[in-house]
Amino acid sequence: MVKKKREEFLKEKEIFLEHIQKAGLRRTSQRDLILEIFLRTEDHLTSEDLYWLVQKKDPSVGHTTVYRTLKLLTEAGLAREVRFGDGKTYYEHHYNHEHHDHLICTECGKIIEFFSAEIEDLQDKMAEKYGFRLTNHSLRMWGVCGDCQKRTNEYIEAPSGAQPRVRVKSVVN
Amino acid sequence: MVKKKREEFLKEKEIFLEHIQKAGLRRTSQRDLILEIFLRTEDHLTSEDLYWLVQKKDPSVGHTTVYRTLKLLTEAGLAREVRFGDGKTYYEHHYNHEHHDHLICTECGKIIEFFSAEIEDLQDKMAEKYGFRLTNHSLRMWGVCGDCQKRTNEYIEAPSGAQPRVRVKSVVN
DNA sequence: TTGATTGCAAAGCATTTGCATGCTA
DNA sequence: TAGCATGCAAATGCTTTGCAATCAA
Repeated sequence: MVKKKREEFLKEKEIFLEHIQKAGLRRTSQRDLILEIFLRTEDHLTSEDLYWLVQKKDPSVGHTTVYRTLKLLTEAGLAREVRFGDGKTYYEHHYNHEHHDHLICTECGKIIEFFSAEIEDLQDKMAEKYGFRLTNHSLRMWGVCGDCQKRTNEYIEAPSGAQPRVRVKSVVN
Repeated sequence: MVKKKREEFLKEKEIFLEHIQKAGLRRTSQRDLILEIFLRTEDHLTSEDLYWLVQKKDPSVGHTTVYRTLKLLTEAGLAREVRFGDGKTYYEHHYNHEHHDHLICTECGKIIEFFSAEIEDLQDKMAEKYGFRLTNHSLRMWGVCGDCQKRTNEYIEAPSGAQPRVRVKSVVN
């Protein structure tokens, strides 16, 4: 992951403060901290994940606040909710991030983000065909990644101690 | 919805019985009833929906059995799980039904099934590009359907008493 | 000062599980 | 008869809500 540029970081903070102000909400140390940590962490995070990261800096912050702040970040356009099939809601960075879809390895939980302008085009055409004005869409593909295919073929076990980030139970979750 | 042909109906029952037999399970009156009602009901059903339909015929059948039987139907390839963003799991007929994707109206809950060979193609290419062997994929698009757009433009309320089948809260659910 | 925010505990909600009883094969 | 199936209640897991205390503006 590329280190986030300082300007982008500041820009995102600004967006958050603006959103808070516009909505008549209040800036608090908890929100600052949660935003800060979210911005510094690339990768897909659950509320739980973020909660533990926040705990390290300030053990007084509660679960609820993290949940609520993630909703706020989503409303502000800084975060986006995604689900990969393990029943949890993940949050990814949204600001200045191209729209993309996800490939999920059901063996090791690896997530690959991809983008296809052709697919997007066809989706828009499809929506048009049925008279829909689209607001959102989600394309997820589950399968076995190259590494895991290799492992299976060679009758070798998963890397010792490997804990899949995402344990896919149901592919529709 | 076209009325299901008798042969198809019988074929699906046969598949279920076969699945049960192969898995060393047992045929019961509850499973028969649930299968029967599921097969006779087109549309997307939640476990809860199916439960109430079953109740009308046999009030002694419990929630749990419906849940478990739907899982069974899914394993047998007769049903497929889908989620539309209201936090519930819906089941649709899967046997002899072309793979398809979903357009969901976030205003009235209308679900449109569509299929695009081009999109499927591009998906496969994308998976190949990243070395994935695909097992499953899910494309959902949310938006406002033609009827609801019209209603909004005309400042007219939703049809009185209209209860959306699907009340979309979060688009990722 | 006022009303938004916080953290806790409790509630919600869909789904799953433990277990004693009932029933197929 | 063996052991799968059932239905109830309880548990689960994630998320949301009620509420009294706290704190930003």
